Order: sequence, then C-alpha cells, then structure tokens
Amino acid sequence: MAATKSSYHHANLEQQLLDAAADIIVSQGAAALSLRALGDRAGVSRSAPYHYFADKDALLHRLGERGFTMLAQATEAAEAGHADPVARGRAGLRAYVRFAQENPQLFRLMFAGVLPRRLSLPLGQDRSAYNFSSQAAAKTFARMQAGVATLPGSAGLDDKALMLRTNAIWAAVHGVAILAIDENLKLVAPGTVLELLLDRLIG
Amino acid sequence: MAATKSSYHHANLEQQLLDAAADIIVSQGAAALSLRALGDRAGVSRSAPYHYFADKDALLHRLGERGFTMLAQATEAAEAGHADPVARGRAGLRAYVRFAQENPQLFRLMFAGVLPRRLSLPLGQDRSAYNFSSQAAAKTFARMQAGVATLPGSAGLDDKALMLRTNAIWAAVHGVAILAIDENLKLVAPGTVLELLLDRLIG
DNA sequence: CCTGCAATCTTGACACTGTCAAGCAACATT
DNA sequence: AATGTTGCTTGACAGTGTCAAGATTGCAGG
Repeated sequence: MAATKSSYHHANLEQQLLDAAADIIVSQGAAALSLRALGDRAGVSRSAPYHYFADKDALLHRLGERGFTMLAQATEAAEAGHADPVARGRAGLRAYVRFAQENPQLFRLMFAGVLPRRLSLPLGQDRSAYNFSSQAAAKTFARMQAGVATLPGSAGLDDKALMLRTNAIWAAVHGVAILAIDENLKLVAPGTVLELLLDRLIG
Repeated sequence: MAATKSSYHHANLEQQLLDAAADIIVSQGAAALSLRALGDRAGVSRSAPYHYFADKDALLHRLGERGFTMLAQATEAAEAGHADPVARGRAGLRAYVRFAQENPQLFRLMFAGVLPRRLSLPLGQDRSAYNFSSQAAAKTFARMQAGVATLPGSAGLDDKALMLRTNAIWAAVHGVAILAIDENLKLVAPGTVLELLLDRLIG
C-alpha cells in the first residue's frame, strides 16, 4: 500500500520525520533544525512532530542515537577485513575519525554536550541523565574495549587497567576527530596526527 | 566618576555587557544567552547590545576569545613553577583539562564548532573564517609548541615533525577535556586517563 | 549660557521559533 | 450507522534575533 494521499494519517510519519530531520542536520546542522520546517518538509503541519517526540530535545536525542548506530556500523565495517589485532584496531579508529569528518554535524550532535539546548540546564547535577547511554553508544565502547584487550600490551591487565587504556585511546582519537571537524588542527593533516597517536598508543 | 545613573549613556556599557554575558554563559550555557535578557541584566534595553556587537554571533565570538585568554593564563600559571621540561609540560596540560572542567560551558563555546549558531552555515567552504584565530588561541598553541620542543624526543625534529607532535599531544589532551566535561569517560577518572596519555606522549 | 551635532540608547515592529490546547478528519469496531 | 480512537491541524502565546525610526543625552563652538 503506497503512501496515502489524504493529508491525514500518513503511515509511518515518525520515520519520515526522522529522515527529514537527519537530512537537515547533515546538510545544515542541528541549529538549523526547526520543527516547523520539519513539518513542511514532511508535508505535515508544524506541530505534528509533537505526536511522536515529546519536544525538540527528544528528537535530537533520537537522531544522536541514530548517529551512534551509524558510527558502530562504520567502525565495524572497517575492522572486518583485518585479522591482526593492531591492524584491526587501527582500521576501526581510522574509521572513527573518518566518520566524524564525513558527518561533522551529526558527530557534533552526538557529543555536543549532549544536546545543544540542554546546555542551558543546570550543570553539575545529574548530568548523566542526559548523556547518550544508548545501546549503540555502549556497544561501540564495548567493541573498542574488546579490541583493546587483544592488543599487545594488554595481556595481564586487570579490568580497571584495561578500561583505562580503552578510555585513553578513545579520548586521543576523539580529540583528533573533534579538532579535525572544526578545522582546528594547525597546519597538519588529521590523518598524520592520528597515525602518530596510534603508533604511540597501540603500535 | 562612578556609573552615571541616567538611563542613557552608561559609561563602558560594552564591558558591562561582556561581563553579564560571561556570567550567563558560565552559569547557564551559551544556549541560555539571549540578548534581551542580557539587556535587562545590564539595565539597558534589549537592542542596546547591537551598538557594540554586530549580532549574537559576534558577542559569542568575543566571549570565546576571552575564554582563550583565560585558558592561556591558566596554563601559564601552572607551568610557572616548574623548570624540568617534562614536569612543566605535564603541569600545563593538566591545567588545560582542569580549565575545561572548571569552565565547561565556556570551554564548549570556545570549541563548539565554532559557534553554536554557526553550525547552520554551509559547511566545507571557508569555514576557517569563523574559527577562533584570536591572538590568545594562537598564543596558547605557540606556547605549547615551544614547550613540546624542549621535551626529550623532540631534539632534532624539523618544524613539520614538531608541529605534528604538538598537534598530537594537543588532540589527545583535548579529547580528555571534551569527554570529561560531558561525563562521557566510562568509569574512570579523567585525571587517570590524562596521566596515562601524558606518560605515553611526553613521559 | 545657548545651539547644534554626534554619540548613545529606546521603542515599535517583523518574522521566526517551541509549545500546547482545542478541534477536526479518517479509520476500526460494534 | 453510531461510536470511539488515533492522527493530524489550527489558533494562540510567549519568547527570540534583528532592524528602522525615534528619543535622549553630553559635548563643542558661538
């Protein structure tokens, strides 16, 4: 059954809205996303989205989760070809940075503290409630940790030390990604910075 | 001469506005800053700020520059006590992360791509025009580079290699800072992650 | 002291936003 | 066919950034 032409009862409006929102975010950034424009784009009235998302933050949250799913797929695909743990790890981390560069707006949304509008919330208390603790994000981190465990140098590390190493590698790579998408790295290609860090950290 | 009481011609309104804006950003974040509220807070009408800042972005830009000045002072102060290059470097980089943790909203503004509202600009072209190329930011980086040059392992590096090493260290530390302020590090204290990275990168 | 000027601030207005209450339209069920 | 339920729309409100036009002040020159 094709999409009904009647203005009421569009089947799967939720997905359409998410798709349209993702389009806008990718092309223009989260700040350019307005629920009214979103309605227009989906051929629906301005406040129809409220039927599916409690508010704009909720929409952004959903999009962020989507981003983590995409990121997980990207790193997974990049690792797939490699058997050697180091090569595998490097491939995955390169994919992490590449994903950020190819989807800068989405990447920013995923980590931007956590949601732009939430920046106005009282900081400090119970901030974790707003973090992306989505399954996809957790899965990505778990995969990273599993990968780090297989690296040379991780043998004999206890859980805490392993967690520490994983976080360190992640933070370093994430730093490259963040600086790269804002074009803040000074006079050097992000790729070369990343390789240097990989050499030092998982080499 | 104390501040005039007349509603017109407040001497140094610009500074007052900047201070009030900084207050709001620090306590509530950039998203909570409205020019109208800003006017109220400075005892002035809603559109008075436009006399000093072309638009909201310009205001945010100024605040970001201020942030870089503060960051420069913080790292400088931290390095002051140490003579040994490694200890000096570590102290400065710890101060970098500490600054981010103590001024999360400001730090976010400084690096948040570059300005939240600018996220909606067409990405890809001439983005550098919107980056913080303020003197303070450049100075901070230059100081870092000078510090990195004195580290063991930097002897004999050419300019490009030195630049690369500086960027790598910066990216790693910045990654810790960014993840720390969003409380995204998994189950480990930011400090321990930072120390591990410092060991590997400048230790 | 008075007059004109320039700098400074205010008011009014416009288009836009997020959000919600109330209502309307279409389907499913009996 | 009457009913209820779900899905979408309309109207409205407060708030935003921004700008044009006007009001207010302090200062320079007479």
